[in-house]
Amino acid sequence: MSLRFALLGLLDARPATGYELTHRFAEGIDRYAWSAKHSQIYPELRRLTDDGLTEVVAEGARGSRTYGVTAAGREALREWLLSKGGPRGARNEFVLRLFLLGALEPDEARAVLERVVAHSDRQADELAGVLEYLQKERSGDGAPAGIDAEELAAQYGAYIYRASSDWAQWALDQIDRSASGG
Amino acid sequence: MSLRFALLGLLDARPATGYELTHRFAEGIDRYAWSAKHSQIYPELRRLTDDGLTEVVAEGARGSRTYGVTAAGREALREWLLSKGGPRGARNEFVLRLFLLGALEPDEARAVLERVVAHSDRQADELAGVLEYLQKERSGDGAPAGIDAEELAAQYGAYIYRASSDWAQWALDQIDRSASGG
DNA sequence: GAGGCCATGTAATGAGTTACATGATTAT
DNA sequence: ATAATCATGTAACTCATTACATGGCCTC
Repeated sequence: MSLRFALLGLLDARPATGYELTHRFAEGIDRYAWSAKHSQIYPELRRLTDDGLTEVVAEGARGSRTYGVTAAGREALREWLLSKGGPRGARNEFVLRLFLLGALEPDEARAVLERVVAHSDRQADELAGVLEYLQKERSGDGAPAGIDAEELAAQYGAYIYRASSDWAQWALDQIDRSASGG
Repeated sequence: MSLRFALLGLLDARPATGYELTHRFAEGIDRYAWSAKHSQIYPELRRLTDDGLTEVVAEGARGSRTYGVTAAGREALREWLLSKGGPRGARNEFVLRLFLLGALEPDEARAVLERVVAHSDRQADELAGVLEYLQKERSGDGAPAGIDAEELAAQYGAYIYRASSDWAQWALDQIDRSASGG
């Protein structure tokens, strides 16, 4: 069910073809929130359209179809976002690895954690760049239109990666301490 | 494939029955890392055993079987943990909602974000309690045995929830500013 | 015209959820 | 005895990935 709403949300921000959506999934949302391949996206777009939640707003070259959200679709999306639905099972292989570090020898775990720090820092830096760009762009056109979802998402990533880096550094410290003091 | 390693990791920390594993999944790991139901766990335990990665170390009442990791299993787990395998598609409905907040009116988004702050703070507090308990427990028995995976995991959650709360507060601020300042 | 990207589709397989089903043990 | 919990299993279904497949458009 989540894929439906992911698609509705992305299309609500801006109409797009299945191809474009596939790539938007591959960009950022994929890392934290949800991932999907084109083989799942195309059929779902058809189903959404059959259900009256999306519609083809334009047809272009190479048989491309640009989809947009209908009034019913927007309402379904709003409803879903406002329903509090308990936070259910996450799936994140990266985090799973962190949870299982106990199976490694301290020096091996160190190596993994150092990679986590490096990776998190790199991602955080990248997002800082994105944010800077977004802010510049925004200062150009006067009044911002409501909520800037792209900025919220980028900032979320920045907060999470910073936390992840901090945690990994704390964990390294922990290992060092138990190695020397232990 | 991840389920295999999740099970190997949990069993490596401590042998357990399928029933116990089901509940460990339902506890904490489930929220950040991976979730699974018993209907998936039991068959996988059998497959792991067929593949020689786990073994039945005890049989108890009610036909219960306690599984442990074999040498081959430990090796497979280590290998997986040390392989850097690119961080692939996460799935987290909670985060997905945050990414799609742009579809809501500012006041609606406010309400959602306030719930995020409340929820994250509550979780962070709960984890702080867990950590305090773990630290007390550890100060009891002298030398800690290598890496305390439970503590790492709890601390990870604490860092992430704090970041999530901070982010949501920043986002609320952002909405307020764009509402007044325009 | 060749290579690369745009654009969509489907079939086979694997992973995960829900629902159905059963029975033993323990606590009240 | 009766309810709760322990403990496992399987069948039907849905969701997701991988692989196969096709063709149009654009640039060089």
